[in-house]
Amino acid sequence: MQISCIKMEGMSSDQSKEVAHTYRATQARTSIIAVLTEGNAPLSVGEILDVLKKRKSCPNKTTVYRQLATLIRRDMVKEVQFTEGAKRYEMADTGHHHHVVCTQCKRVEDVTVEGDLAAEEKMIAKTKKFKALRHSLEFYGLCPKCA
Amino acid sequence: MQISCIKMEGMSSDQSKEVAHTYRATQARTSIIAVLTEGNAPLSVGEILDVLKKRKSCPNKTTVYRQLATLIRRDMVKEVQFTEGAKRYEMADTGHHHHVVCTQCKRVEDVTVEGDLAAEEKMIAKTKKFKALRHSLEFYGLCPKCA
DNA sequence: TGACAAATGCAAATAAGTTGCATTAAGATG
DNA sequence: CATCTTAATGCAACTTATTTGCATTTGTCA
Repeated sequence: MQISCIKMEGMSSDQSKEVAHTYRATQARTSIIAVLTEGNAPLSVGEILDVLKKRKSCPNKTTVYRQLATLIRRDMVKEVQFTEGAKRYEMADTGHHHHVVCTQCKRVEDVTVEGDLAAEEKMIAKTKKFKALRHSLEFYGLCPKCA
Repeated sequence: MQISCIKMEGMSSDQSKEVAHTYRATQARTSIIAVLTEGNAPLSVGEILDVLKKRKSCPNKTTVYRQLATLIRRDMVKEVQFTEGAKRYEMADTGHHHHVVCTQCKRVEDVTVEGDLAAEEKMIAKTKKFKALRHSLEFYGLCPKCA
């Protein structure tokens, strides 16, 4: 699998106060991006660590948390959370989609949805004076294995 | 404010293995339901405790967690979680609605949405062989105060 | 009123995520 | 290639959210 854009340079426009900063293509960053890119589902830090433990080198959990924070700041990764304990992370460039969550085995998969939720966002902005920037939609139920 | 159905008897159909069980109208349950019924937004355990501390008697946090678990099992309360740390709880009988979450001050409010998400659920069931039972939709953005 | 089980409180245990600090190692430079 | 600078890492300790065990209290119902 090809991983692009591991090295990240410069600073994004919204980091106004930050000093210019050079990001490095480290082992940890590379492997975390690899794991997130492989699956078609968002992973928890625990799951990321489990996968990496089976490979050559596994970073410390602190490193994983910090890398994810950096990748989120750089808009390369998105954070999602369902009604389980842990947060989940997925690559940001996988296109807009939503999730189905199995309430039994906790497995998560991506889905795309037809409805025009962008229109809803505009309506909310009007009626609630709430400036909706993004949305998240999850379907909970039973996956084929647990049904 | 009137609180109905504080005493809960019998067992719901899906509690197959459980022995019949009588629920009691205790101070803790009464006050937790009162707090959840008052607002139009889901509350975290911390927020529930904060409100109750200002009143006559405040239950222990363990009790709050346990009462919420019981109320959820009885389908009287729903649990939701956004990308903050703590889970939030709201009365189940407030009609189907969704949430707007302020990414700045973390405030949460209810909204109702037009789109036909039930239709989406059926489609998912077909294409993903995933039996979607319920869904949750959140809009993230800035509330009037933070915008 | 008295018995019995539901409900509670407290303290200790988990689990998820964070922070401080000393150390390591990308990557730029000579 | 050796060296320097600082981003990135690892470790241990910490915070916050939630759970569990156990002894005690308290609704309910006979």
